[in-house]
Amino acid sequence: MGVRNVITIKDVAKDAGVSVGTVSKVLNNIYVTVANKEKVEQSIKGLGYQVNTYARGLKAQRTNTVAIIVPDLISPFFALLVNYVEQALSEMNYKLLICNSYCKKEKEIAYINMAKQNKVDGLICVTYSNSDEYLRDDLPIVSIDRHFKPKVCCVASDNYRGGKIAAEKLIETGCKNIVFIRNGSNINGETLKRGKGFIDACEKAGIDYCTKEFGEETTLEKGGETEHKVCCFLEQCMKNGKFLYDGIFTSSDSLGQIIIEKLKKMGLNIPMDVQIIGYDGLRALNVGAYQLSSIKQPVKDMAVTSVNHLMKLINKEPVDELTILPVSFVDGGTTR
Amino acid sequence: MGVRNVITIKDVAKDAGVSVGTVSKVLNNIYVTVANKEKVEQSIKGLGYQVNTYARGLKAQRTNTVAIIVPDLISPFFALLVNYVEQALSEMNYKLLICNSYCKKEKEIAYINMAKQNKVDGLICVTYSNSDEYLRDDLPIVSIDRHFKPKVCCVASDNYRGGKIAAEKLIETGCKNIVFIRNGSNINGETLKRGKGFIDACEKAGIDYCTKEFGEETTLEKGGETEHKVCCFLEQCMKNGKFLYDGIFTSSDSLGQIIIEKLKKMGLNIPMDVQIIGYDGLRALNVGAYQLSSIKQPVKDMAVTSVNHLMKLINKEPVDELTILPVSFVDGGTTR
DNA sequence: CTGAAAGCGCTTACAG
DNA sequence: CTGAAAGCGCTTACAG
Repeated sequence: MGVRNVITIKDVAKDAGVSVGTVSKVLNNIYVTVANKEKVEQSIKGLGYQVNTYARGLKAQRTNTVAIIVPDLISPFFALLVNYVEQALSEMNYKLLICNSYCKKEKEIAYINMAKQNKVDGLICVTYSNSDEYLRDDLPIVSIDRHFKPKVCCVASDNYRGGKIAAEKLIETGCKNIVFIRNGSNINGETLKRGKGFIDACEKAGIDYCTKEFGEETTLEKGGETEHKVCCFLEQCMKNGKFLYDGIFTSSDSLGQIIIEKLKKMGLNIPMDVQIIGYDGLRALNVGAYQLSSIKQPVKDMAVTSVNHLMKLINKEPVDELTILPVSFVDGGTTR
Repeated sequence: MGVRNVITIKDVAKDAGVSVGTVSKVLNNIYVTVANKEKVEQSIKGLGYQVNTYARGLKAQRTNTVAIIVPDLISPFFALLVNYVEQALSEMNYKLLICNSYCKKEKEIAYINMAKQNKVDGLICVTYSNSDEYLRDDLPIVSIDRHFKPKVCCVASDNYRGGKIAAEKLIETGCKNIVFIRNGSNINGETLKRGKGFIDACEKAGIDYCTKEFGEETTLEKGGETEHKVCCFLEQCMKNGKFLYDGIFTSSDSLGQIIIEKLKKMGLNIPMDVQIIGYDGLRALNVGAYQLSSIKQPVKDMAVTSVNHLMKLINKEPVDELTILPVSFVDGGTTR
């Protein structure tokens, strides 16, 4: 496809008066004489040479590229996660390929295969399908929120504690009958612990509670199926002009937002009639106040930790199998 | 770095009993006999072969990878844009490298250089620095919202119309003294037309108006410098308990959000005392109602158009130099 | 139509 | 320490 006339390692070798092997060595920080090193570096600068990552990757089996699989970038939490992952990788001279799976198993597998074919050095993933069998032991991979088969490194927020804090907060502010509403995958992941923490706290306090589960659809969309189901459920919870619950904990801020808008439309006052706590801790447009009261995930810390772990795996160093990062309650005006 | 034992084109050639050239041909949809094609396809399936993009790229000067440069993924607008760009590219079997520039010129240039070195087939960029000189005529590139030097393909929303609609809406709902508040780059871009449209509409209506400009900081951050400056400005606009303006148009929803929160803290009622219209048309957490009244950009259409244009450029087909996509007003409760 | 061979830009043993 | 050479997995003229 046309000569693009790129400066190659040959050009700098000729310019510096050394062999390509020597140039390669200074490129890779392998010892050469100071004189040669200087000559080469000068030529590199003079010619504006940049190594061709793909040629290097072809031979060296490494591309300095990492892929991240997330459901989408519509959910602000994933967008923030990817943002900070890119930032951390960029500092280590790694590039980031973004793969939106839309929670489709085929897409997740396709991206995992890409990684297996040495197209990327490693993989960070937030997946919700059962694609364990497609992994391979020698593939550097860090999973967020989800347990793959044993030995796959996993990073998550303290979901159990988050659920517990949410329930405790609702109880402590006077709720008598609370509900945990969730949607998303049922795959063996850390996020399921949000419900466990919630239930344990309710049991301990001896309060009335229940849980309600919605579909696998993880990309909540305006006007989507899950929104519709959730709204129907909320309407059913209205008996004789009274809402069944005085406190709601949701599996994400997005789901919480949908619920808040529906309850308001139904004429309920938040937080006086019903209190709501979400999960994620997102700010309005990411710059304003907290959109709703929530359990805040340490998203930047999760991103940095994932990248650090992945780098260790790529370098064949040992890493902790599971890293749990602390969460905190944030007040967004939907609790009393 | 260790044998990863990947299936190569040689393996399928041997398995199918043909030469690697023949395999390559079926891979690239070049005609071979039906019998051979079938044999090869069977071997590919049987062995689970996938082409190595980098080896292919090395020879063919094409990597099926595109890079996108955006300031960050914290701004929901950019996150959505990247989301839809990835979606469109994925359908054409292209991969997407995400490059956050944080509006730093060095980073923008580094990413442009990467593209020039054939690491990617093309570039989609949302940049705000003056990096024209680093482009090259044979580099497929689509710019969003910004004019590079002549002949660089640009896609944008109808910024002029957006500004005009905003002013007209404010005037029509009774405002007597309105202001356009913006932040971000002053580089020759389409977004500057938001102010022009606003001003023209004000002039035409003969209404009092003014404009206020803040720093180059494009990544608005909670607690950041721009937020501070904006808040100081708003306080100064409060004279004897009365706010100077009854209508505000902002250069983005994010900036609008910051202003709304500050005005509320100052005890003003929105939209009764002051009406606000932003730009972007973002929904609460992307799933809820519009966060504020706004000029909605056709973000998905912008993404798809950019990808289509880029594909044409990669294939050396002609494209329109400038594509303007329509905007619309959306009511988010901050207007009357 | 098909195969053999050269070559894309690197890295890496291997001699020297 | 350095250079010559092989080879990473492909594609692409070139003969046949």
